Amino acid sequence: MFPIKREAGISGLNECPNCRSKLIGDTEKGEVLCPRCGFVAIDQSVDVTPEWKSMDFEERSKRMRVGMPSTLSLHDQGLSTDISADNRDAHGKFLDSYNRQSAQQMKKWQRRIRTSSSPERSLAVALAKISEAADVLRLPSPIVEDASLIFRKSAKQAVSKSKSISGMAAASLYLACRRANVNRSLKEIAKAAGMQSRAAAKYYRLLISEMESNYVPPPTVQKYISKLVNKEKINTRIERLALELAERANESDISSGKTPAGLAAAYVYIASVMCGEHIPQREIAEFAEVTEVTVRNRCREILENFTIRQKLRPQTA
DNA sequence: ATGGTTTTTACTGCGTC
DNA sequence: GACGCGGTAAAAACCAT
Repeated sequence: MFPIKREAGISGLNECPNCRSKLIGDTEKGEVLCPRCGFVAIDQSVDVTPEWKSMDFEERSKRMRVGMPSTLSLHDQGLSTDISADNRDAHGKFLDSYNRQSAQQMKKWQRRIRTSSSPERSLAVALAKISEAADVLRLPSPIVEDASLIFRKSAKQAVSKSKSISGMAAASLYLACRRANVNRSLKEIAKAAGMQSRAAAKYYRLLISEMESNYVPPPTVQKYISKLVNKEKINTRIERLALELAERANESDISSGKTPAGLAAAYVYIASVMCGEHIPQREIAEFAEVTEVTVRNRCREILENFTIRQKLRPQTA
């Protein structure tokens, strides 16, 4: 038996963060990893390929089964069986009264058993929460899968023991976004999960301190700028300029400890002024989810530390 | 717990349209 | 006068110790 290779899709991560080579999935070990440096993006993923081999179409179609692929976002991975509700036997005939009664009993018990134990129940609730929040934020399903996996792991390691379920769900979703390079602030996710961002931050810290072995770098200021620009459909000229400014300023000492969002807002603001479009601070601050004061302070620091003035002239072209 | 840093809240004054 | 902007003080939040 040789390992079956497939494209990495489940994590939402396609590229190794260390060496940037394409990640591959090893379904035998249930891992998604980097072939060059051995970075493991995901382990314990579910093998979704068939367990059989087929030589031709006929054989394949005989062995083909129906049903949805298994998913980590349902507490039983979508693998449980439902007893149908229409009270018929395997031949399509209606059950007699005795069998009908016993079928009803079985249905009732199956329902109970499926989410019987407490961990099972909270898992179900949490995964529902993740899906719901992801739905609100229009996040793609690979992220939901990854978030579900993260939550499962945290539950396994008892990180989430006696913690708020929605808190851990939000934290898992946020980490999944970070891993997949999807720029969603913790604030947004907390809001979608119906909780305070302050609380969500606490759970996120807990989550990474307890279980994240490989460090996920925070989004760059450039990412924030792009997000800000996309969100408000700001002229791409401004975006390019803001990105250039950010790159030239190179963040040396003004950025440490400051929220990247505020810095990004400041760059976009400066760029907008330089382009002659002049977006009010008020608006930019709102879009970036920071205060005007913060925008002003960042602006002041940027303008103090770097002589951008030389750039003021040519942009009129 | 505490202290230092950063962000927010709230308010004021200035210049311009 | 409304608006955008700059500044400040105090409260709140955050982070490392």
